Amino acid sequence: MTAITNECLKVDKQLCFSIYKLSNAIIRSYRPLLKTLDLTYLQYIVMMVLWEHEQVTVKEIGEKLTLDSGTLTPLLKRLDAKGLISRTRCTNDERVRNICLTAEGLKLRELALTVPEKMQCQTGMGYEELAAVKKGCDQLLTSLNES
Amino acid sequence: MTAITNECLKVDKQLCFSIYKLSNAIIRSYRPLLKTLDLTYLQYIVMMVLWEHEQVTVKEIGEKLTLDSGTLTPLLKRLDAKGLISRTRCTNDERVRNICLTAEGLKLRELALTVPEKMQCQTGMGYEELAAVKKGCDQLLTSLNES
DNA sequence: TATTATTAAGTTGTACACAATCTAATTGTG
DNA sequence: CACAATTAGATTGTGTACAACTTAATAATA
Repeated sequence: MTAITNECLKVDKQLCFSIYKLSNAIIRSYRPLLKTLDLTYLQYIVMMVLWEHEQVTVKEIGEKLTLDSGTLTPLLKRLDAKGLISRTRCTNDERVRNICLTAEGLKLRELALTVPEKMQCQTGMGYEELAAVKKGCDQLLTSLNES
Repeated sequence: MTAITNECLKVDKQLCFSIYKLSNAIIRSYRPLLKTLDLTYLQYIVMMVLWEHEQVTVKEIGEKLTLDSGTLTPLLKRLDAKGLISRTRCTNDERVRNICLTAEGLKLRELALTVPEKMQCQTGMGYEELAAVKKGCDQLLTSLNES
């Protein structure tokens, strides 16, 4: 493998690449855990929003997760098909859908409660270290969104 | 929006969610820049591997990027269709594909040289800060892969 | 108030990720 | 050498992401 060397375009030097690999790796790590809940990673994230808020609109979910209806509509239909949520129309404004937990969706929360701790174990890192990484990521996200 | 409060399952408290959002945001930030090169983010990453090595197998790319042939085969076909790479069979071992840059693929590197600096500007953060975030992410990735 | 503009969600199409499976080539072992 | 096991890559199917567009409902304003 002949090398055309220049630091600037080396893939392993790129922060973006570290974050890209880490994001994929984290989602991979969650997969077997979430399989016991029959959820994908994004479905788990959306369920977390609902466990916190119980009723939200598609738009509100989109704002929290930075996702549009092109991603969310089919995902919410799948959660609906699993019986975890309901998707009723808002009577005041027929354009809006109210996304609510069903009894089953609420029940799933009990099973999910064990997930975060199990995941933290898998990282093999302490709370402070992880908090520091999170802080750096949140700062970078804020800076990116400001520019 | 009624709240069912428990710190543990709050989406904004999750490191995974910070990294997920950051990864999506970074790829979003790259999009307009890479559009001038007619590359997607992953295509750009793969081209970086080739600008570094000039000839690699599908397996080698997969190991560097932690991706399988299900992702790479169609992507490499697209890069081939754009005339940026060639995909010849290895004569020693007919199972293996040698992925090489074409003259056009090599030429694209000149345009790509401006990308990293432009992106760093968009982050609005200094080199040391960004290096610290990268270090934390790389540590976490290593820990995850060890467990 | 008629009509224009905006908004919420849905649809379509492209491109990842990745599991599961398949095919063909190569390697290992009796 | 035969044949089982392994390997490289391709294929199929599901589920994100997101751009571009459509539809239906609501808001704005001439």
